[in-house]
Amino acid sequence: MATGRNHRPATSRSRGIPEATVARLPLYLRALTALSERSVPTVSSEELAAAAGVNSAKLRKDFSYLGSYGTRGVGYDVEYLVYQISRELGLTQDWPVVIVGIGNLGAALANYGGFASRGFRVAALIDADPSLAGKPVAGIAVQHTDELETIISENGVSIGVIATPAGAAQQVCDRLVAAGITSILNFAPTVLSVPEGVDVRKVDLSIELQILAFHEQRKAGEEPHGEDEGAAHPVAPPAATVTKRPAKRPESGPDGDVPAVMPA
Amino acid sequence: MATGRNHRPATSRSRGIPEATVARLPLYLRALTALSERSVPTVSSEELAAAAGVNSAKLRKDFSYLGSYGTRGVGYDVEYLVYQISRELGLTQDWPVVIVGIGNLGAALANYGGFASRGFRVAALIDADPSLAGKPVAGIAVQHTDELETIISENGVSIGVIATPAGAAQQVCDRLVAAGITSILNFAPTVLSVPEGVDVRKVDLSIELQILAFHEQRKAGEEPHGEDEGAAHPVAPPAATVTKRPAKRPESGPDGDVPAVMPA
DNA sequence: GGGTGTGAACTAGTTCACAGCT
DNA sequence: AGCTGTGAACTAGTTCACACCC
Repeated sequence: MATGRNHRPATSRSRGIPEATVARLPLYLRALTALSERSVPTVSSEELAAAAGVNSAKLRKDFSYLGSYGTRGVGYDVEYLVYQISRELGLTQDWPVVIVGIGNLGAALANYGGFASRGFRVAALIDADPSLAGKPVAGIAVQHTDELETIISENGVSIGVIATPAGAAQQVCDRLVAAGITSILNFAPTVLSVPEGVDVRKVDLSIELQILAFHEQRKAGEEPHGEDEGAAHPVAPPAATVTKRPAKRPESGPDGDVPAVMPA
Repeated sequence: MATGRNHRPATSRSRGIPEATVARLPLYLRALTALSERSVPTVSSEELAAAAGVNSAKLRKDFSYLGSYGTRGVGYDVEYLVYQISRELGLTQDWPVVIVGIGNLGAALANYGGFASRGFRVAALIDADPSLAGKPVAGIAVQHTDELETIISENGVSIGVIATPAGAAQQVCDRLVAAGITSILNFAPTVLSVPEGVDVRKVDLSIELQILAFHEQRKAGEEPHGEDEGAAHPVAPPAATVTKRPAKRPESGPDGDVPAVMPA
């Protein structure tokens, strides 16, 4: 998951959309866009909620923070809502974006269609490898890191995407920030430190997988799906690793100490 | 952002780690692994929290759900904590994973180092394009979708990654589930519907960018950074789109109705 | 009838602050 | 003295349930 920072740091102001709601607006927008393409004129909260994968009470509450855009007894006007949510998210304007680090992931991002269709325009691709410079990726010539500051100021870019290896990320981040970037989407597996006023959101591919593994682990033993072969060989604890652990929790077994698997 | 589903649907059970805590464990693990590589023997909650980008009270509370693994007056033993968190996340076992959809993103995922180092093994790459079949990506030959069921059952795979276009995702999902997969990481921009007992987490690249745009939008006007040229041309509302909007909120202006930009 | 909008009740998550161990 | 572990206080987010309007 990604995390925002720095927003109304605990003030109890009235007008200001909850962060959780903001995070769902793109979801609603996607569902609404699909309906719009099928020329559906109106939706009920129930239908739209199903399409967006949330429950309807939450959806109605979310929309209530934006204003009263529905019609009682009828539902929501699809086109109107698309426009209102787009405006709220700031997608009625054009956002130039730079992607730094054109490896596999950077290239995938450059090719990703979901950006352009939502007002994000890839203004430049930047990489430190001189042999990449000039090579086109997704129809855009890659530029060298030396140009970073120029590119950003000349194009008025305020959003940067970091897809470099972890080791380079903080340095790239510092340069982006110094050049005037105020929002960063970070794919590198590092915690970036940024000055006040700069937003960072992170996407870590392996974190999501680890969360799945956590839940997957507790399923073992409950519903042995198909052949449970291969699904659960608890590997012996890495003996080399556990060398110096302090003698804690003396009342528990020496190794197992399985944390209450909650047997249904 | 990604969302889990289906976990202890509101029961007030005592032992069971909060979802928010689970989502942070991989973060702690990453920070701890870095310390471990530098042979740091112990950390305080303060230091580790800084490295993971959270505050120390939260970290201590999180760890308290796992057990009492620290030493008062001293801190936490790095190696021991690495082991405990790994075990809790289920990373002491090996998780075979299949990736379906070997486009740019699928290829990037196949090449991503962060999986292998955490117990995830890419067991197979699967794509519907017959011309890809046999081609190696990240050292693994791509296999055709026809083989999907066989691959999964023969390798005892329980985690699947979907990186197909949106249109194909639900169909792929259904086949994965039918074949015995119980955890899915979905990169396709669609809401997947799955039966009870199957976990889905989603990563939508454009959602994160939209959330950044939302916050970026409210910065405009406060701190006009550098030349604010290009950063804020509010585009005229798409007139064609707004045709049939019901006459709502009669007391507000016809078009603007800017939602309280909160001028500091 | 049907479906929105929203206070009120509840649940989850965070932060505080300090007792208690080393 | 220093730092963990954790109740208690607080804040954010979700769900309920129903008044209200079309």
